[in-house]
Amino acid sequence: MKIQDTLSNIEQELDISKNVKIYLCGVTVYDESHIGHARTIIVFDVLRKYLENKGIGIELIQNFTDVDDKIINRAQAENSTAEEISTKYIENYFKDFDGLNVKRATNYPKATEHIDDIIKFIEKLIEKGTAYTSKNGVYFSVSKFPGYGKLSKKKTDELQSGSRIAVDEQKKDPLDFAVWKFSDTEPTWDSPWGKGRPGWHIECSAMSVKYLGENFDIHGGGRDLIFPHHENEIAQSESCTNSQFAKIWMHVGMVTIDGEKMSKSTGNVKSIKHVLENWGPNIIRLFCLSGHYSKPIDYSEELLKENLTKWRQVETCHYELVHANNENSEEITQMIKKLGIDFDNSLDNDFNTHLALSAFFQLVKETNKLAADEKLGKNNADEIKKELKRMQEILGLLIPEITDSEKEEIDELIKNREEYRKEKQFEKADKIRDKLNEMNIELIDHKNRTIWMKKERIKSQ
RNA sequence: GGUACUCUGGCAGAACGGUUAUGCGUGAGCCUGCAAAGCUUAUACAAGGGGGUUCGACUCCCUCGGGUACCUCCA
Repeated sequence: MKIQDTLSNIEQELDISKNVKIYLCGVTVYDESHIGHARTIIVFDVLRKYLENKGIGIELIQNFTDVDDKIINRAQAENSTAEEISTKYIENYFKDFDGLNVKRATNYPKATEHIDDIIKFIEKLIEKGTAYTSKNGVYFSVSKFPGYGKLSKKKTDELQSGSRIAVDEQKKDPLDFAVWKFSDTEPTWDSPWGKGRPGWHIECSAMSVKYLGENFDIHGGGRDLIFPHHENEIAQSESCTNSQFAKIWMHVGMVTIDGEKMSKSTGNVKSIKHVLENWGPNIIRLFCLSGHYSKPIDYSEELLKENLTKWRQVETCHYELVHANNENSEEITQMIKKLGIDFDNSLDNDFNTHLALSAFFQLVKETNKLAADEKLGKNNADEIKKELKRMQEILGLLIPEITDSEKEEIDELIKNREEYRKEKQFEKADKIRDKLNEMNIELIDHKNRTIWMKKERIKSQ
């Protein structure tokens, strides 16, 4: 599998001979998560599910930044504590992402629970002479790390001249960034240098090394983290360990609205909760995977609606397979195999989920075609089900479950309807159909049989 | 201002030098008691503008222009 690496700017082969170790920058827990967060995390969710499907072990570490100015500000505004705020939004996070059918990461380390590791990390940096203490805190000395700027392709002299940061005269160099900030505002921790809290970038360096070792396979996050966050992580980590940090840097493009980045400051955010209520997890996932992960995607109701149409096709396909009982069977082994290979090849080639989805929908379409032609035999159905299920699991698409008692009720109603139809009592027959519709059961009248499907309830329809 | 990315049919979106996929939408048809769903089929001057390299360019190079992101916290 090849993945485009932001650092080298070429496609790098992912080493799958052993467990694949992934560090994904998570969210700062001071507010609700939005669709932009969802996209990044869904992309990595599909990546890990794909690799797991191949039998490859995955270690996925995703942090929570739970100490940060924004959290503290929010706590003050709400007359609460930072811990209460972060706890609340971590709970909120899991609610959102469980709802999106995202598999839990191996571990979700929090910055506040790794203060010791962070302090040890800083101590090493100071020992090596790449960090220094000043009146306001401990700073990383950018000039001590010759590779600074290699990820974001920025030159340090240009950064300085274009810098709009208010210069802190305590810093030796305006580019230096804090790894420890002195502060008396809670939360604070004692450190060898003074009471305070860690800077933002240091937590990821410390925790990734702790959980994944000095060199791991993939470091991911949104494109907006390239600078300064990831650039600074590289500087800290490589200064500390003297070895290459992540092997592949994988960055996910932004979700935009009307071409503008979705962000809190712009105020154009769509919260996961809101979109989930209106569209459900499957459509959101299809939407997030509809373009190449590295490119931006524009959020719009139209695109969600398009994905709703596609999702209905998947549901139809699913139930055609469930109800398949035709005697005829076509020779379809080759077709299934080919689409399965197309699917995998697409993902192997820089994780092209759009093309993988094409293969998936082709299989859906082929199935529906067979069903329409009354050629979907039971053997065919079993064969297709297996591959379709594999793809669905990787993509994280879920067909709503149905209980046995529901089934019995539906079958009974359909039987009644059939009798009315035979007697040409269509009004009564239609009443039953309406009743089923209310239960979100849709009927499909084939030539000599009627099948049903349970449709996912989509509010925005 | 700097850096990176980007510009394909009504919309979305691929193919990283060799027939401009595919999906949505739209039109027509099949199926149906009627629907719905599904299927069939049709549809589109499609590559920002201008140069160049090449037998051949969406794909490479140059140039002009538009857009976005980052340069401050950001998935």
